[in-house]
Amino acid sequence: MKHAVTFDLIKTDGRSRARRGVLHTPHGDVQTPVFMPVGTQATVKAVKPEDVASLGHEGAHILLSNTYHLYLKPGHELVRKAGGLHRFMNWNGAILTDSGGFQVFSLGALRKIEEEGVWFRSYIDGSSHHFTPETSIDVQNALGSDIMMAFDECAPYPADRSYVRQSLELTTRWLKRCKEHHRDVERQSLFGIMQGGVYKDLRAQSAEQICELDLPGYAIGGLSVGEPAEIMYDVLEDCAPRLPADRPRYLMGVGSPDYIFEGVERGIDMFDCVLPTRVGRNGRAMTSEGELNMKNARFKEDFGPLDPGCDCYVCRNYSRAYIRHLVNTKEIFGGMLLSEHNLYFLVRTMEKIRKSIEEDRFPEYKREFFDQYYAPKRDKEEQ
RNA sequence: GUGGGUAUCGUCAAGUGGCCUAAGACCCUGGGUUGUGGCUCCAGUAUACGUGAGUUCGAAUCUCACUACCCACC
Repeated sequence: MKHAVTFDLIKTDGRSRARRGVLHTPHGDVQTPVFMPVGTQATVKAVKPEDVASLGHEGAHILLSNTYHLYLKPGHELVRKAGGLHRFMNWNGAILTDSGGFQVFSLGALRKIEEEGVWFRSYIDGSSHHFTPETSIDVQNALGSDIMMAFDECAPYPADRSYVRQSLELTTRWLKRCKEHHRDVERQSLFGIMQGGVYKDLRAQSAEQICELDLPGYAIGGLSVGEPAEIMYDVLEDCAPRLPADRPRYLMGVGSPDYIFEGVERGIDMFDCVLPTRVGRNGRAMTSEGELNMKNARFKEDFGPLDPGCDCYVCRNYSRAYIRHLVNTKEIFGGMLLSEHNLYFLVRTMEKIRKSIEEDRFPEYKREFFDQYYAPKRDKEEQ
């Protein structure tokens, strides 16, 4: 029995836990460490699939979509009829679907969590829905993603120990049910999710429980939910190595460039985040010299590219002044250009990270990146 | 020229004698956003009551004159 998704670890950095690997999926190989653009509603907001596919120098080969949102709209059976999510949204690369667990957390006011599953009300029309681990797998089977995430409970921060403990144990029981319910492992692979909040011993407990299930990949959930960065790094440092070295490790919902570098350094292979597209739609550009708020008056007559160090489509064809104009007039095209550029920036940065690991200079590249990306902001704050 | 109307931050616009050292929105300025309930959210700047004189304990609010603009008529 062959798993749909397998992982080859090519190399581990000598001076950190950074790893270089390849994820093999039914829809192509993915080089890791990788950043996965997020396409919640079967679309990476404001960016065409073909543009996503051509991000960076090597292209993006995997993106995220969402079980909860597609279940509500347009409905997973419709996506099945369309021939699956890949065909429905015209994306030929790999797709990872989040299970809906996070939505249970982020739409907290509308839910009720029980052993069997979760009751929640649709944010669209207020209707009541019952979601269980089995439901999540059924929906993800219908969507046909390459990687399915387990239905988990993401505890908030802060949360007391006993709550987090119960939450992680529930997540483990749900994971077993997900695995039990998922049949066609040659078509789709199920990843388990570690929980445990910021409590290292609970993380260890969670890791031990989920690793017993021998899954093709594992995620770290419940981080980057509001805790201070130092705490997250500290917890990550401790818990990432508890996941098997020969399986991909996915840090869910991360993130910003600093979080990504710190994650790679601690042995993470996969990241996803809405940040580049969301901040892009709201007028921000991620550049080699830090983040820029394109609404700022100083760009009014700046006819240079968004990022002088970038060779993306946007930087080759449009000026800061023009993009500022689009943002200020709330033109959709502004969000499109910034989303594409920001994704390109992150995807390209991951390519450079991979190369630096191959060439044994990841720590140096990390320092170099931070000096360029965060120095301008630091200087500004010190003034 | 005659009659009528309107004049409040950059813009639009509340307010019809004391709670107005003047609402709100937009604009402008800055910030936020991390498994997307976001073409979004938060914050900040502006000594703006057309001018002058009156009435009154007290006027953006009432009176008069002037000025500007708008609409009719000649």
